[in-house]
Amino acid sequence: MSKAERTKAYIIERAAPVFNTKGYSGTSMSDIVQATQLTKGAIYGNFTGKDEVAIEVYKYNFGALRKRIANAMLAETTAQARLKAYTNYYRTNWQQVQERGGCPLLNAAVEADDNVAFMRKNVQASARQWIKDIRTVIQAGIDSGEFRADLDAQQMATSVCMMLEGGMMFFKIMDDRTLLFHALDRIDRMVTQEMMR
Amino acid sequence: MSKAERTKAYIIERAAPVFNTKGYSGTSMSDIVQATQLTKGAIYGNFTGKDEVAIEVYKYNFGALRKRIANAMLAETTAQARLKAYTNYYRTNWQQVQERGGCPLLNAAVEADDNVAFMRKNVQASARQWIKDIRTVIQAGIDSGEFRADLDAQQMATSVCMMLEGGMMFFKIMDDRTLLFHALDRIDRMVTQEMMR
DNA sequence: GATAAAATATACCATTCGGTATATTTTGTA
DNA sequence: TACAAAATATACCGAATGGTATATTTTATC
Repeated sequence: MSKAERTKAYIIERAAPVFNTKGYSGTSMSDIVQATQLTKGAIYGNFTGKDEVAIEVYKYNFGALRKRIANAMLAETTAQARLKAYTNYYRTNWQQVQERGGCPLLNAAVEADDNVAFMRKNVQASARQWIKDIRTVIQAGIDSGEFRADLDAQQMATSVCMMLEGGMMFFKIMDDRTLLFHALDRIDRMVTQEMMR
Repeated sequence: MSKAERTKAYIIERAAPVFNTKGYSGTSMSDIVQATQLTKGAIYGNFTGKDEVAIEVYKYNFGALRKRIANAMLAETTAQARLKAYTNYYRTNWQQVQERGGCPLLNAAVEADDNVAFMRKNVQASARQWIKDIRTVIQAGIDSGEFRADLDAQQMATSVCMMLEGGMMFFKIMDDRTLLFHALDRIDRMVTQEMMR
């Protein structure tokens, strides 16, 4: 890894929590300079501008969370256990997620409207990915006979993701983890009462 | 109503969609000047600053939506019909809500973190109000014997609001109304399958 | 219709914004 | 260790930011 590549990765790492807490419009290049302890020269030498930093940071934030959750799920074998691992991830790591500014998908989805349009494609892709990851687990459960055969995996996965993001929203604004836990409990219930055969 | 009061109301009206689409950080005083066709003098003569405009605008946006939905619900008599009127409001008015920048609560909740802290109390209060409005309908249904007696009205209301906001989020980013409708269908299902006795 | 007060417009402030040109330092290679 | 190339620091740009002091206009009362 060249010096530039290392610096680029370093900038992304340091800027990640800043963008996820302050948002794109709320984050300035000075904020990034301060967070990285580097100068504008270093940043503009490795990125075309603020937009590119924001996109790379978003990919990093989303990708990192997705990876951690995927690992937690893949540690289990059954579909039910994997979905339980999904909710348990948040039960265990809610504080860490909160400290880093909350769910990157939620934050970006709200800001990436007409205003910050250059991020839309990326956020849309990750939203699709987010649902797909859950759908894949549910579909495996259907195929293995663990879940009901007449289940619509896409619809169930969508419901799970919506419930989670809704819970994240209320958790964020009320600063009350029991609200997030409430959403997680409902997701668990969906699994046991609607998916299990 | 004095001239100043009328101007103040006019500024709030005109600035409302701007703040709800571009966010607090993304909206500048020049944007407000442009939207109102007034000058800075008129705005700073009626508001202490950008912060106060943002707060008043948020109250207006949230209050207006809440009122429209309350009216739709109060047109019905039974608790079930009222909750159905709730989801139907979005089925009918999704385009209008979208055009005005989406759900004010969702938008504000995501931005009102440490960064835009002066809005937190207001957004928290409206989040509580949002849940309470639904809870009141559910509780009335319990009291009248329409809904199951062992129902936890607060928990059910919370679930409903989370599902809705999660649906609004995916609707916003994917620009696909079927995603919102999916969330609304799930809420209807919660009513018929979990609340009705 | 004159006049004081209220409301709005104008012109300006210092600061910060994202971005760039260039100078300096660091790096890898011979 | 000499040296070219790559990477970073410095100093600056014009424009936009939120905000203010003051001039002008509009309003309401007599």
